[in-house]
Amino acid sequence: MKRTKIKEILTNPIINEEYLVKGWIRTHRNVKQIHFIALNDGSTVKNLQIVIDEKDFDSKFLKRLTTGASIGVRGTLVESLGKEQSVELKAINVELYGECDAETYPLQKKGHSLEFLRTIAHLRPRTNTFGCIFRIRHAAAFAIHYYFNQRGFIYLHTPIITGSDCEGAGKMFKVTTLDLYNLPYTPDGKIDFSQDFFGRETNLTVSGQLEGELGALALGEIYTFGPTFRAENSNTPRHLAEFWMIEPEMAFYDINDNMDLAEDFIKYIIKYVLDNCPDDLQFLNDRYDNELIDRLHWVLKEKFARITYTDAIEVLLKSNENFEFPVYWGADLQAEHERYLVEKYYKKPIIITDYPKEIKAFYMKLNDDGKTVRAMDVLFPKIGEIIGGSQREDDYDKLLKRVKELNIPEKDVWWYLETRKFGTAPHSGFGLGFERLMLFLTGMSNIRDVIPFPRTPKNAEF
RNA sequence: UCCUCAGUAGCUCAAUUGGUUAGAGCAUCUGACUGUUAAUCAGAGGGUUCCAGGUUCAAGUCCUGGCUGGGGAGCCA
Repeated sequence: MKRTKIKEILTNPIINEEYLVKGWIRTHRNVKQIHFIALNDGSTVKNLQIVIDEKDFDSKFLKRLTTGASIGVRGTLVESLGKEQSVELKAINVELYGECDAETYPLQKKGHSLEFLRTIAHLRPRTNTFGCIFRIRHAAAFAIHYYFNQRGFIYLHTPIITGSDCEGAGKMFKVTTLDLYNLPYTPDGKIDFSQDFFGRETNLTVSGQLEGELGALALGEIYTFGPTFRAENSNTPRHLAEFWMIEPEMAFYDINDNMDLAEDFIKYIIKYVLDNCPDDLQFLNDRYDNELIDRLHWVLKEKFARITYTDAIEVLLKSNENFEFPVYWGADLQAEHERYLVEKYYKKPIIITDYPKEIKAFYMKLNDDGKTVRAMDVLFPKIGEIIGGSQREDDYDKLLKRVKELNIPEKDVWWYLETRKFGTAPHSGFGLGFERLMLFLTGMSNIRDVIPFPRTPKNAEF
């Protein structure tokens, strides 16, 4: 007999139909002769209630059906006598695939703290909370591919291992096959990377953007969606050493086209999750963040405010707020400043553009004023910067000048510079931190809870 | 990396000014209960008080160092 997923049964129940379901026991309770099992198979946050009449089964066997055990149940779907569910499966036959020792199984029926669940990341997907989160994560990832595919973007696979360390986005993890206990050295005492696997120093990527631009300047519109790595010693609820980033890059887009895309894109993902994960969102809304669903709807209908950095500084200076960090033109915006702008002043997502060139990356297009660059940061309530992007510098001479000013070795970026030499074109792009988006979509407050296996300083278990 | 708070049973927490044999709820186990809903009721078992030193007649409690975790900040996405 073919197995049916619980989600399908609950979506389209056929009374008196015989079904085979397979999953894990969430709870098992009995009143005298009748046993009730809440079965979950991961297809939905909802459980299917299995009803077992003890007289049809061996009572010793039923004792082995403990919380966490994996079973298959063949039975008849009937209307439930209980109030909490409309249908239930009356068991005809139960197969026990994997027992679960109740004495040592760390998950109990009652709730656990998120901190504790992080220490058992191998088991936490079995909880309602993490089931919801990872289903939403999947839906969001699927929506991202769907969105770009519909619009003719090419999914470009940029390298994980990179020879360039000039992206300037953070400290990098080294990749090597050299024997660390017996390193080869050059005559002048440096490590001899010519003997390494790639014959040069290599690292894990901190961004696929530079390679993404190469794709955009050939294929038109591309996006990347893959893991990125930052070896920063960041210990916050918003940072990971390994995280997933989405980086679209578009030829012939200026900064305004870029902003339009960013806003449309992020709203699409939110809408997709609202439409496709109502049960999961409702669970998280009830359990963790009562304003989650309202907030998602609210962002959908708000037009993001678009302001320049210079305007933002003026707003902050006029604010009469007592900021810890001083506000002046040229200063980078601190978390407290961003929070004031988003949550108190504009009260909606904002896009800040045209930052001073000194506080932004070398590849951003210089404005005519010679002082600011066509950068754009999208700031969200609760989570801060969710997107960073810019129109890219497409003028060879200006880009080369910036490279030299910042002492970036030309030998490392020659290939990047060449795109501006051979048929350069205006183009733009941005990067979206997938887990930051997940924080917003799920209402979770710690980024370690929206990725299955978080990598953070001093933590690479599992 | 900086600031700050914390670490006691499987989990969540309590333990007076440093003072007897470190407690409770949940979980687990045993039993009861003829339809339960994180069932309920009764009983039982369960502790290297994060680690290493130190002060003291006496340390879960005070001191020093370390480790781990939470919150805030920086770096950023």
